[in-house]
Amino acid sequence: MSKVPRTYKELADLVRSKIEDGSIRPGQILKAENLAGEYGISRQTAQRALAVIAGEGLVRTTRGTGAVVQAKRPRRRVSRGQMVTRNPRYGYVFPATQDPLEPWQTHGQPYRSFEPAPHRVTEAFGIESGAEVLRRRRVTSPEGEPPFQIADTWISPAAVADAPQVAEPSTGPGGYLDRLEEVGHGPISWRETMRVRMPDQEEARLLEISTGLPVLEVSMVGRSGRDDRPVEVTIKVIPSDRVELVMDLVRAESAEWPVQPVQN
Amino acid sequence: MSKVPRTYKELADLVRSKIEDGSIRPGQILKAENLAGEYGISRQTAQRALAVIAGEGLVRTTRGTGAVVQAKRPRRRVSRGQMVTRNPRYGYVFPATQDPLEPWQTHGQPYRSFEPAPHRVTEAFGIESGAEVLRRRRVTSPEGEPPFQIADTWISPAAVADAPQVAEPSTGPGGYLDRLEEVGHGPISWRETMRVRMPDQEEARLLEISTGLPVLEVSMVGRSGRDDRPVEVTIKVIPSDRVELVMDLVRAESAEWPVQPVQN
DNA sequence: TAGTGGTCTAGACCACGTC
DNA sequence: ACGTGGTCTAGACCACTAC
Repeated sequence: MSKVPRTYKELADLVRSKIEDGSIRPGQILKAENLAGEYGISRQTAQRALAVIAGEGLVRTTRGTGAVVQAKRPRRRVSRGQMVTRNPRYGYVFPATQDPLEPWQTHGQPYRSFEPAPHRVTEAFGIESGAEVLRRRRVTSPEGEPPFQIADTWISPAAVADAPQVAEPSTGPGGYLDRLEEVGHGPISWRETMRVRMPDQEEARLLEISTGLPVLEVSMVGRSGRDDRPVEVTIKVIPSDRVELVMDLVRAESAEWPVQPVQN
Repeated sequence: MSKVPRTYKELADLVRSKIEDGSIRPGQILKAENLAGEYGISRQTAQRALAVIAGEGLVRTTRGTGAVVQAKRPRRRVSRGQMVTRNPRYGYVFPATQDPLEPWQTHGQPYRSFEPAPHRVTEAFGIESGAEVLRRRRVTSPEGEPPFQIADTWISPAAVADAPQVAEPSTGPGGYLDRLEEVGHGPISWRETMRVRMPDQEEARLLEISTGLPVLEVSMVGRSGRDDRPVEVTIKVIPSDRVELVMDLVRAESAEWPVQPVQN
């Protein structure tokens, strides 16, 4: 059938297609040593092939174990939009978060602590680079799936002073956003920024992915309705192979229809 | 000052910081051989370090030349939104395309041909996988910058039959969209999908990037206003390190303000 | 034609997670 | 403690690009 692989790319192609067509199954463990022997290539070449498909999220390598074939999951179609609503029952509902009706789970315990904040955060808050800021972190996923996203909420020192409960283990009904709005920061307005980057070691560990797999970083900066200064920054980190963002485009009301000829 | 690098990661860190602080300048050429000699490491280790920073877009490697340090460019803040407008002067204006007032250039000649279409396209058009479809391709960027995006527009066979001018070199004033709307496909509505993936060889060549640098793929499926069937699919491929997507979130009118307590 | 990236091999050592 | 991934070295060959 197929040619014997002689390079790391050919081996990566072969292993990838075997995983995709099901002849290698999720949970199975591939070892560079075995592949090397099987195809008569060096261990390093086999290892490089595994690194390639680990970077695609198809396997996950662990020292002392091997490369574990990951369960195949279609990309989640995450619906995007500009609308923020506040449901009297659930609190705020943002685009790009889960369907409020679908069961989601939290991995480990959500926790809060004061951490050196990344540049994006200190810049928004107008404080010195590397300053320690309140961070609330949770790692979540659809029920039964491996971690889907890390969500870090950083709350500005000024806002923490205004609403001390946001630094407590429990922020009370409606969460930290309601606490901030109650003390005069509402209505909060958000700007969202998205970029692609590589994960750091800790992110890869929490998301159970290879450090070679790019992640999507979605940041939302929330500004106080009182003085328009940033009060919170929420940063979500999502493995890029697990998501597909969908947005319906809306024709502006001013767009004329039927169309008028364009003058060139 | 800084420690002598002994691993490919350490060397990559060193070279990266030298590029970022300007002690290695754009246009300069790094050769694995030289780096190996300079730091007393093997050529392969130096090469691997160069591959890492090539995957970050900081250098671009060419056989027979070496690794050319790329000009530093901040990520472009591309403004996102759901609104599509049709300006009587410029035709349609979509989110995520350039500011119509900023000068952009086309790299090479835009061209059209019938090509085997990717799955996303044949699926939308409901035709057999791999069928040949009309593709209009252009590679564009802000003036004076290297290629920023590949924009491929695939037009369904049925739509080409309806409006043959869309297959001509020049589609006339208002472009192919006006031609499609004139023959009864208006108003066209769009859904946009975004994902991250690795580029293929040709994409990397056209965008002048390393094959190790992830790209953002933004697809817009345009559906006929007559029967809601897809008539065109436009796929844009953008190097992920050159862009940052920004979207202002809009509070839905129904969101109550001031906030009512959430019942838990 | 020459130069350089890209890759393979074989052997070796270290680091880290599992057992 | 053991097993495996991850990495380094040295030498070699090929492929592609520039000249």
